[in-house]
Amino acid sequence: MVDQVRTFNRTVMQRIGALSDGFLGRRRPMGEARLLWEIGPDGAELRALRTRLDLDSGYVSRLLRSLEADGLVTVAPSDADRRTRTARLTRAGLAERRVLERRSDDVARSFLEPLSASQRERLVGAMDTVQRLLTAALVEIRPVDPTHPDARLTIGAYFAELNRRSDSGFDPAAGMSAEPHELRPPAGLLLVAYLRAEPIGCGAVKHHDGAPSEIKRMWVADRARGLGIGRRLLAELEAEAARSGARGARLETNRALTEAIAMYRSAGYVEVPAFNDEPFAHHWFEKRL
Amino acid sequence: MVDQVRTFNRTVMQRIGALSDGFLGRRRPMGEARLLWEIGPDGAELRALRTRLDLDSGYVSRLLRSLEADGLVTVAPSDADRRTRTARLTRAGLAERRVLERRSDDVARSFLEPLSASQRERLVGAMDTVQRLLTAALVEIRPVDPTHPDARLTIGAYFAELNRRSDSGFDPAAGMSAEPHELRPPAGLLLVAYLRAEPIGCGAVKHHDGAPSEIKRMWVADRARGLGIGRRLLAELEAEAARSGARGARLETNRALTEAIAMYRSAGYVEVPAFNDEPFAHHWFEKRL
DNA sequence: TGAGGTCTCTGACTAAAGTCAGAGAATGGA
DNA sequence: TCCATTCTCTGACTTTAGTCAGAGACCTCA
Repeated sequence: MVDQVRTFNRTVMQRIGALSDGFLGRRRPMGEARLLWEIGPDGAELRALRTRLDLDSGYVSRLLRSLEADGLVTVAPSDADRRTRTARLTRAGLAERRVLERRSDDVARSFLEPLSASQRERLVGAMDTVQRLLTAALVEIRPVDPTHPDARLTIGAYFAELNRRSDSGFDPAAGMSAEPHELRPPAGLLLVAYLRAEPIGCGAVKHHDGAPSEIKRMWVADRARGLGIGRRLLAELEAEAARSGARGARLETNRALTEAIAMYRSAGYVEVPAFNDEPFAHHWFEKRL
Repeated sequence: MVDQVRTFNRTVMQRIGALSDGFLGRRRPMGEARLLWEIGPDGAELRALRTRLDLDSGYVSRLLRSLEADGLVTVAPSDADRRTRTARLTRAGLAERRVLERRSDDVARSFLEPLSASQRERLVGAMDTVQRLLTAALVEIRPVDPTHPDARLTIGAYFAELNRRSDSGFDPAAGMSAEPHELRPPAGLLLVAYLRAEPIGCGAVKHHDGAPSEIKRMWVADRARGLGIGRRLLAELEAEAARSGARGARLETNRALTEAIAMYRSAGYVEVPAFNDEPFAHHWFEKRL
C-alpha cells in the first residue's frame, strides 16, 4: 500500500507540476504569481499572506513592492490597526489573476479532455475520494480542557445544531449535566478534532464508578462529515472508558440526529431502555467494551 | 468538473508538497537530491539523467561535481562509448538515497496511518484510478507513416504478441496483406499511440472502394491496457473510414485475443461470416458507420 | 585518416528565492 | 505618558537554479 501511495505521489506530482508551469510563463516569477493569487479579489492583510505562504516578512515586502511597481497591487494601512497593512489588487492585478485562473482551468481541462465521458466521471469521482481521504488523514484528535476556547466553540456549535434540528428546540441548562469538572481527567475526558489547527469536532466521556461510562457532546462540523471523524472520536472515547475501568459505554441521543444514530448502530451500539431522564433524548444506546 | 479537478490539484499539491520537504531538509539542495534519486542503485548515464530530469548538461555536470565532492557519487566513462559517462552511487550515496526513500515512505505512511482499514482501501483504490486516468489523458494518437521506426516497432510488437498468444503461432507473410502503401493516405491510415513520446499502441485502416474499410494491426502495449486506448484508436480509425466514404468497418481477429474481441463487441461490432480467408483469424466482425 | 558529429565539462553569467538584522511607525496597557 | 510589543520595511547578504558559449575528448563513417 505504501508503494502504491508513493507511485501515486510521483505520477500526480509530475502531472500537476504542469500547474506551476501555468503559473509561470507569464514572465512573472513564481513567488509573485503565488502572492498575486493569494491576495485574492478581496485583498488580504500582509500577516495573513505571510503565514499562508510561509514567507519571510522582508521577502513579502519586496515582492509586493515589485507588484506595486507593475501597477498590479496597492498596499495601504488597515483601518482597524494602522501597523498592519492590507494588499489589494488593482484593476490590472485582477485581470492578471484572472489569467492565472484561466490557466489553471486549462490544466484541469487538459486532464479531462482526452477522456471519454465515463472515464471523466470515474476520474472526478476518484479525485473526490482521494481528496476527502487525504483531508481526513490530516485530522488530529487531542484532549482539550473543557474551558478551552476550542472546547467552548465546538460544544456551542453542537448545542446550536441540536437546537436547530430537533423539533422541540434545545436548552443546554435543562438537560443532563456535563460540567467542566466532569469532563476533565480523571472524572472524564473531552476530545477536540482539529483540521489544520481549526476545531471541527468534539466528543466527551464521563465516567461513573461501577457503571458504564457516558458518551456526550458528540459533534462533527458539517463540512467535515463523511470523513470518519465521528467514528474516530467515538473509538478514542471508548478506549478512554476502557482505560478508566468501565465495562461498557452508554449514550442518549435526539431522534433528529439520524446520521449519528446510524453511526452508533454500526459501531456496535444497541438500543436499550432509557437509563436516565434526559428530556431531549429519544434513543438510549449501550455497548459492551 | 473543471472546478473539482482544480480543487483536487490544490489539495493534493499542498499535501504532496510534504514529499519535496522530505527530499529537502537533509541540508541538500533539491536539485542534488533529485539527481541522487534518479541515478538509482544501478547507476545511470548522464544523457539519460539529463533527459529524465530535463536539465542543462552544464548544470548536471556541476551538480555531479558537488555530489562527487561529498563522496556520494562517482562518474566514469561508459564502457561501450567513452564519450558518454555513467554516474554511480558510492556506498555513502546509496545510504543517502535510502534516507530519501525512507522519507517518502514516511510521507506515504502518514497518508494512510490515521485512516481505518476500509478507508485505506478506498484511498488506494481511488489513487490507482486517478493515476491511471491521468496517465490515459497523457496518451496522444498521431498518424504515422508505415515505414516510420515507431510504426515498425509497434507492428512488430503486435506480431510478436500474436505469435506468442495464438496456439498456432503467427507468420505475418502468410496472412492478408497490409503493405505500407495500403496504410498510407489516401489508401488507408496508420495511427500510433504515444505516452510521453514512447509508442505504446497502434492501429490501421485500409479502405476498399465501395466496400467497408478494414481495421488492421490493432495493438496496445501490456502496461498501457485498461486506459481505453484501444477504444480511442478504434474510434479514430472509424472516423477516418467514414471520412473516406466507407459505410462500414470490418475486421478479423484471432480467438486468443479475448480482450480485443470483447472490446470490439462493446464498441458495436457484430460477428459476421468470414469475409476473407485470413488463415490466422477465427472471428470476423463488422459495424455500420 | 580525416571530417563531422556527439558528449561532457568549464567559465562566466543572470535571475529567483530566501535570510537576517535592525530601523521606524503604531499600538495597548500600566 | 511611557514602555514593551507588534508590524512592516530596507539594506546587505547567501544559496539555488538555470543558461549559454565554447573547448576538448571521443566516436562513426566515408
